[in-house]
Amino acid sequence: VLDAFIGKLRDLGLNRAEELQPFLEIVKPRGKVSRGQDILRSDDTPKHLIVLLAGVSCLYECLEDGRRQIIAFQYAGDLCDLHRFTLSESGRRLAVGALTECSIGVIAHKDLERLVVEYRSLALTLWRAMMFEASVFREKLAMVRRPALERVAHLLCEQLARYEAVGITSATIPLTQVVLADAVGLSIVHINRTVQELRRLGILSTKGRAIEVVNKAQLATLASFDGCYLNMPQVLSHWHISMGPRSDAGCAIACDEISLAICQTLQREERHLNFDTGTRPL
Amino acid sequence: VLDAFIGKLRDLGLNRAEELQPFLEIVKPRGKVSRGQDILRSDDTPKHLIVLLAGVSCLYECLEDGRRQIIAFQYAGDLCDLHRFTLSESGRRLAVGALTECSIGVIAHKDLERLVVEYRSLALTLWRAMMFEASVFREKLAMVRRPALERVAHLLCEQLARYEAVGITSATIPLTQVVLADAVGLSIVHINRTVQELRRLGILSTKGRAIEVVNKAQLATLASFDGCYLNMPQVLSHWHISMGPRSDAGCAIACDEISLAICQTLQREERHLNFDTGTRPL
DNA sequence: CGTGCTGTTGAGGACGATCAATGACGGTGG
DNA sequence: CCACCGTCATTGATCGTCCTCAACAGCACG
Repeated sequence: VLDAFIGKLRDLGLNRAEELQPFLEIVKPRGKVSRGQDILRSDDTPKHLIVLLAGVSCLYECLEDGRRQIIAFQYAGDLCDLHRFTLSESGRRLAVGALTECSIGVIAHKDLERLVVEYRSLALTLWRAMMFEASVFREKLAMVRRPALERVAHLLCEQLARYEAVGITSATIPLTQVVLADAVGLSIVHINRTVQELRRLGILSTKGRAIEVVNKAQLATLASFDGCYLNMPQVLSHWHISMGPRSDAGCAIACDEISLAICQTLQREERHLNFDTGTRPL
Repeated sequence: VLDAFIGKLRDLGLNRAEELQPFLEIVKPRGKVSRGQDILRSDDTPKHLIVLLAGVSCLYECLEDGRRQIIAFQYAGDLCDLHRFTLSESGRRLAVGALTECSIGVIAHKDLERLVVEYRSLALTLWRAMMFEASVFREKLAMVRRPALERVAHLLCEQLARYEAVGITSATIPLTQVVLADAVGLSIVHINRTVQELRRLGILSTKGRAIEVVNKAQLATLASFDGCYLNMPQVLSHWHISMGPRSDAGCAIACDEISLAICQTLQREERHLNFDTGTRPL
């Protein structure tokens, strides 16, 4: 259940069992949210941090004309509303929506504050999580000038890369064209034509209405997808992208003592929750 | 000299003199960078964190076609390349350029790492700084759908608000139209026509080539500028925008003992540096 | 078997890009 | 002091991308 979350935290440098465990213990399961529903409304008061345990969700902003602009995608293990912690007014108009069926957990702000004070490296870990998010934002901002075809291609590359990061190797992207439109900021009609263009180029499957990548290499080339900004060494190797050694910055001592303590936590939680993966396409 | 930096840190919740002082002490002056020069190239190895002591700079990404996409603006007191700290590959293609004459200081990563471990609230402060940055990114992302006029108007609003935050009340924005184009992602020609439209609307001054806002209220209305994302209570009151009380999240104890220690630090540094403000337009 | 969402297609038009040329200004060097 | 140069601002004309407004087909769901 918490596998993806643990994996995420380890990637962020939270390696030590004695820090990981208390953090996992304050995660409370909160059930499921079905596709299309909001996981988080823009108006409710921030008392908890939301952890996405399974599924795909998106952070979006409501626009005046009723449409929405998707700011970022979130995958199993991601923290949905880290931006609302300790910074009062940021994200006032933001909401989080479920793009597939999602399993969520919550962490009370109070609990988190306590742990942040107690364990130094936790603040560093969450800081990194924030930096990662910002990294994705920057990349999206740099895409603004590019034409529709490259924008869409780039988005699909990011999807694939991040699926891989959470262990999903399927080449089928569980997003509708409407969602793509909201994400890249183009009209649905134009997205449709762009998707058809990608199919015509032999990059997407022509069978069925689902978006299935059949030529990943060509997709990456078209998008000139760099992917370094994702900071995921284990995944990026698949993309034939070189990465330097990670600078673990004096905090993340690489000790592999995840050990029994975590396994026990896992098993203990598992009996409580009984979540399925909830990542079924559409 | 360090006033803006201190102000920034205080806004971020680093209030206590005993934490502020050691942080200020590891800042080393590094001289000036003249307008148009790069403060930071995308290719140099991150060994230091750069602090903008005076002036305006921008974080930008080099595009393939030679142009640049400005991701964010930086003002006196901002940390220029926080994104390169502890996260290895993020911002590989990013650079920081001086938009006015800039005075910069540096903080060795080593020194910072040491302090982050020693003082708990420092990590929290820098984390907040990152969240603030991300907040600005999100806002820019949400602007993508809007037409040119609103995009430009919104950018100008942000400029004014952030100038105020560092104590500059001038309504003249020290940016060229070329910079505006790089920032909002439109062609220079179209920026020019948009600026003329803003002048025609009585929002910008028609005298001279400088961009001078004469009707701030109308500008804010046109841009539907919310500004909450900036998290700057003291400034936003001018913009007639309500803000709730800041949640100081268990760390930032509001003690006003900035006191002698800081003043002494200031004076000590001042004798070393002798920087001027360097915020002359163009 | 409707109802609703998604995907698909066409026509027309708006917004913004590109190309090209000019004027204004500041700085530099003769 | 003036000629020269580079940057910035400005303008016109043309063109392309993408939007909007339709209308309709397929599929899922009740």
